[in-house]
Amino acid sequence: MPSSCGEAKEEKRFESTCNHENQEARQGKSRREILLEMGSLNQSSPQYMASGNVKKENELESAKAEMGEVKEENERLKMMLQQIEKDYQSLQLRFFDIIKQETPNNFTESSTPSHDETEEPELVSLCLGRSPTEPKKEEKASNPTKISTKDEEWKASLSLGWDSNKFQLSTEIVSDPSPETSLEETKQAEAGETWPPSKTLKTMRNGDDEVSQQTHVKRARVSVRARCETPTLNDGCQWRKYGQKIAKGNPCPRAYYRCTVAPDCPVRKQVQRCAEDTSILITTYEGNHNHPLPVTATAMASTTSAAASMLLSSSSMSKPGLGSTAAAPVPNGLHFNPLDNSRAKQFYLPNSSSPLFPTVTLDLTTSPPTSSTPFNRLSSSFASNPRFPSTSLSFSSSQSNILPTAWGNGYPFNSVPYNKTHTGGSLNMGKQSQEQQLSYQSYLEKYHQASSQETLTDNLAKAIASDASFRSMIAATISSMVGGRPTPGTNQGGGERLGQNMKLGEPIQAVSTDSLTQNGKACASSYFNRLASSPSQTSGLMLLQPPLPLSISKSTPTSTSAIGDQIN
DNA sequence: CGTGTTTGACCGGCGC
DNA sequence: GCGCCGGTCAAACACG
Repeated sequence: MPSSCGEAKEEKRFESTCNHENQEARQGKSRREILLEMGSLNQSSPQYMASGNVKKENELESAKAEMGEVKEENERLKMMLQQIEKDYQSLQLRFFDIIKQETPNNFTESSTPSHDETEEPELVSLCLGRSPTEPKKEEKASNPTKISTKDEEWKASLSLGWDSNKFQLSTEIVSDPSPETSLEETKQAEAGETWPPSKTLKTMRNGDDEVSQQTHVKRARVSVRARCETPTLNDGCQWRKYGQKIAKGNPCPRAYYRCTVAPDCPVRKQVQRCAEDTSILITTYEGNHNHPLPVTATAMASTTSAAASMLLSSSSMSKPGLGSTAAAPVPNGLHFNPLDNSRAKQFYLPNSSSPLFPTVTLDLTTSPPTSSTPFNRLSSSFASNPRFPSTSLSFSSSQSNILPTAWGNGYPFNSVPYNKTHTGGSLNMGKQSQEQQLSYQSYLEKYHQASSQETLTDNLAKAIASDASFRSMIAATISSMVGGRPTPGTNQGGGERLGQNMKLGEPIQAVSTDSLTQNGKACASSYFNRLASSPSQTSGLMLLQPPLPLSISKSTPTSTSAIGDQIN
């Protein structure tokens, strides 16, 4: 937490100090050069020598003295530089120590046999926030010891996503799930996204846990809902249509595409219009690219892979027995869905033919900013399936038809007003008995205008601090570039594993703790700038670019006004 | 002619 | 075993 951010601050201080020192060094050097010139001038100008030995000696003495001063200054600068280097190294060591400390914990957690989600991943519930059945925990989470100021409330809420004791990210494994309710509801909810109900418990339980788990990793799906008038989203990749079907319950045909950038690329996508609102295009991506991507495609690819990473990591990071959900607005402005089970449908879109696919949904459709339950439409539009965690990322925008252009030019969403109500760390993680729902509404944008940078960072900080899986996602990326050295054995697994064990929320949370001071922002920005600039692979769950840079509108609806106050 | 799309056939999983 | 369904294949077709 604050330590990491402190480190980042130290880093920044180090940089500034270095700059200062460089200036000083340059100044010293220039002074030396002047002195040398003076010396040469002295030697080569007999007239000057003839003018008077006393004067010359005086100047010589002063020059010598000055040289001595310069030498001293150089020594001092050297010492300072060494000291700073030492500090930096120690800070680095501390940073890695922290990472290491986190690594075994999560590792043991994830490997705990008590919640072998590979055996019974039927119901993986991500729960963050107030629980109707466990109000005490929630109180504990959102109202720790002392909350007197908004800032403290903010801290407290952040601890929700940070402190394992308070943070309820849970995996509830139900041996006998009864998904009828949610299934029924979701069937009615959206014909367009009507995926067959879960019929896969047997196969899941039968089996080779490890294999199936790996299968999850490989076959995680990312569904993107976006308003788009064009037949497909222009995500920068090359796709070849290989089939089309009329899916049951949706008059709109579903098109099947495969990536043609590389002949053996396994990535496929399904494109289908929403039955309820044909302006909404539902694009489901599956698989990881095994080839370098065009620049214009990296944003989408990184976003989808990151979302998949988040989904997968969230399922692996979960704990048993902590159930329930719900959601109430919390002081930090994170949106926790109010209890509305009728609306809070699952986002997982089960696929009868590929039951092993967890799905994460990115909702980029318009969403009215006034609702206290901003995910109504989203919630009601997805089928449910208790088998897998279903994560919904909501990137609601107040504009439509922006995706094609945005992705097309490689600067996605640059022009998209990003409603802070829904995005500013808006986080919705509710769990129903058979459902789960995880909604993020915060994302970063590197290429965004400076005006939005601060809100972006704030939102980002909040989102990361509040959500472990999001942290994991980011961590997976950062882990690949920490210290500028490649993580050993890190391709996909290594990086991701490390990522899962990193508590990325630390620095970000520190940001929040500082009420998002300038240093804090720099801290977060630094992270994501580095993140953005880091080279990455296409096969892993790495971010190739800052994923889906979204604009964040300045509008600050009532529900989040408190946050704005806290931030400011 | 090469590339991409269309579209009916086919396959496999699942439920009854 | 049968039918349903999603997903895929591949021949035919369209287009530049």
